[in-house]
Amino acid sequence: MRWDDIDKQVCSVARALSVVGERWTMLIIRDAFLGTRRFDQFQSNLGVTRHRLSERLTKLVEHGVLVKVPYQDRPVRYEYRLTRKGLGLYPVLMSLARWGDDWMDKDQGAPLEYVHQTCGNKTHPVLACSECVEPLKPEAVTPQ
Amino acid sequence: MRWDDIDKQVCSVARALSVVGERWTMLIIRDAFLGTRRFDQFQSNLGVTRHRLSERLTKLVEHGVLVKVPYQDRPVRYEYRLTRKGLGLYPVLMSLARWGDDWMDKDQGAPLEYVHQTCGNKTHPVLACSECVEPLKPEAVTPQ
DNA sequence: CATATTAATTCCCAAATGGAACCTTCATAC
DNA sequence: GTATGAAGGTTCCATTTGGGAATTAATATG
Repeated sequence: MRWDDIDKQVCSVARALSVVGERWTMLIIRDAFLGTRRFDQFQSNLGVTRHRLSERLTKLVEHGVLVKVPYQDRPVRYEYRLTRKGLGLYPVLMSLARWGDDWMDKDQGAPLEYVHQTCGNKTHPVLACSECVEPLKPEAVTPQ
Repeated sequence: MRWDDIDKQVCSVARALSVVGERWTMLIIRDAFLGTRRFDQFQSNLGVTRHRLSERLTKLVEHGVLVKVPYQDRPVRYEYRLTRKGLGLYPVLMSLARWGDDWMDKDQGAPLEYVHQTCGNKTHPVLACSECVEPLKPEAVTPQ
């Protein structure tokens, strides 16, 4: 099966990956969450080629993860911003970051720390049950 | 910059993606969480080519996400199981699934439902603060 | 001995990627 | 009005990666 056809699978993970599962895409999203908005900023932050970046941004816009918003006229220039759909990727991003911190920490410590403004503490993300607020662990969850 | 060099970035997301950010890899992990263990099972579930599958499994084993465990002698056959490191990807997987359910739901409803054995309810994953147990939202988290 | 099972590997062609140069629209400076 | 520069792309081409089918390897079974 071609990778391009995975969005036809009856699986939310596969369908999610058909949008954000390509090389560079999640790094673009990461940068977007950290405030990057413009083409050249993305390009120099990521080191991805302009061609690839252009392609990925276009796809993310097509899928409604980013929107192009004009920030000046003459010449018209657009910047890319996360939509609600894009903001919805926050848990994915934070979970990835957390896993990277926990398991891929090659001698250089956690690159970023996070402060939760709501409680004022240094925080890390925990996956919790929507109903009982206890942490969700794979053994305790039955998919049906 | 080459994709292969992203693990050199000082970013946990980039380092995580250097292991699980390639095509098919997260789908292999998904299947592993659902109980798939053997080469041919992965192959027929995913529809990935044997070549690609072999390559990805090898990489996951090298990075300690999966282990090869012999399940018979003569001929020795191995199956692939999630390690603790691999199990650590649960939040990433569940967050992806949740996002797919919420935003990529092409007319066919949520493919899987999840029951939390701890509380007995149908559940979905929520990203919570490790300190105050409130949901973590991007606006309320300051990276430093 | 022939066939089946499971896990790979090889080969060949198609598709995706990386790198660098080029293009377009306008503003500003000379 | 020509030159320079900034922002956001596109084009071109060589290299890398991926897909598909056939093949190999180790052994059990008939």
